[in-house]
Amino acid sequence: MTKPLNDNTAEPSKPRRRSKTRIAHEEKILNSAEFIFASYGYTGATVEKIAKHTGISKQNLLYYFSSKDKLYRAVLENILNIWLDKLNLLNQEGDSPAEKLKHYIRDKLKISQTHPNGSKVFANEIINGAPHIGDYLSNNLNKKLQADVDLVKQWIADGKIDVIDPYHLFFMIWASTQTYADFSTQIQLVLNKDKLTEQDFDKAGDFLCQVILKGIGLKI
Amino acid sequence: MTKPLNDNTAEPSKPRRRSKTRIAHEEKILNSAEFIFASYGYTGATVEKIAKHTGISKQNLLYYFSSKDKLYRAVLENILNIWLDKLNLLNQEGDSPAEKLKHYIRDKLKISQTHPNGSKVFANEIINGAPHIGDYLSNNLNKKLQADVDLVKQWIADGKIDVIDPYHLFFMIWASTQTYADFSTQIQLVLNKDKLTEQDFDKAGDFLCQVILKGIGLKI
DNA sequence: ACATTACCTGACCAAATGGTCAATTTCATT
DNA sequence: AATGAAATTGACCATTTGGTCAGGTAATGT
Repeated sequence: MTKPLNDNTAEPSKPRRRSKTRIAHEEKILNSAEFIFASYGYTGATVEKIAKHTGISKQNLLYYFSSKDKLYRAVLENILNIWLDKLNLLNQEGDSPAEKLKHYIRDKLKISQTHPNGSKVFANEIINGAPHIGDYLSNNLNKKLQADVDLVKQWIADGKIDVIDPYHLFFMIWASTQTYADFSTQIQLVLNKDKLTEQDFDKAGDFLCQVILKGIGLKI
Repeated sequence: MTKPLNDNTAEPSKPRRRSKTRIAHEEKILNSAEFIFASYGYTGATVEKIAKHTGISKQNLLYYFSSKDKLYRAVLENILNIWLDKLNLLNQEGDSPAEKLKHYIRDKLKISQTHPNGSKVFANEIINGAPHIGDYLSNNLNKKLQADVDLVKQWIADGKIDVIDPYHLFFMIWASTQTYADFSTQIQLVLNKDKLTEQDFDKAGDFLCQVILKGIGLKI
């Protein structure tokens, strides 16, 4: 886990202990918020919409999250932690570069599959210039990524893969895995489907592993 | 050119001929709008902000584009036409699959470089479920893409490239080229740069061509 | 049973925002 | 110079929206 994006701790007016109802409600609110923020963007999403989707009143929502901004940050924090926790290529199962990369790609793809809305919120935030989480990202992304880049450089030095730019490799993997969440509308339109199925994601995973691994000079 | 997204023609109250000032102002407004929409999303962008960025008053802007929605559609139409016009793999220069693909990839990347804001607006729109241009996209995307998909299938049948899913190949190319526009914030952060340079894009192009071509079984 | 705390709602407000409209100024054409 | 159209602006408005607050209800621990 990475360090928190906002300090929920220092909430003077909030109850001391997190009760059962509070935990349950916060969970439901966060899910709704993820969906609404993903569908309308930060400004387009209204507290009212999120509350309605959760099944509670606006004021009640504001009782749990004292402002739209705080709620938004909480949503972002959720997805960012998931995203950054899976950032480690190093810690992936397997010994060979091929195995590690395959796991990495499939892990990233899995996030697109299981957290499409969170991914969209994150994408929106980045596209808009990361106005809310710029600092947080600066502090955490590079640090974690460096180890992975070094690993890839080592693979290159050892002649295990072709000479390529590690950074662009990661950009490519991130983009081509996240696209199945962020651009699902477009993909569904092309594939003529209402929803991407388990098989679609498997197929995408197979494709990406095949092409990327072979593309950087690995046997499969 | 693809058919228009909205009919600017049927504007009863608008002047008959497009005067010099009108053309110039519309151009400047569209540019500003692209930037503001890219930075704030549809709802977050305000007519006031766009007007200020253009250097005119809000009411004056509304004289040229009678509503925020119309302006937004005009921006989208611009970028979509650019995007869809470059969609043809078939019409790319060169005879060999390798040559055609290389041009295709570099063309797409060029759009990211020259129209980053348009790309971002488009991305935002798709991420949010394409609420404004869903129909337009349904009508134009698949039709144009089909020819490209058929071509790739032919390459596979002829044994020129590996057996892969053509659709996922395009998803990958689109994602990994557009990411240099849409996620430029993140990329700049990782590369520790204020702005992506010509060299960065060249490097990205080289990388993508190398990995994708080799990845689908083409010699380079 | 009682008090304290958590939870929830109705009424309300100030600011922001998309858009209108009448009036005025600028411009091009004759 | 006159004239009609184009361009621009000031004043204004209705709606939306994030957020407040006082007061009421349900839980919970003692």
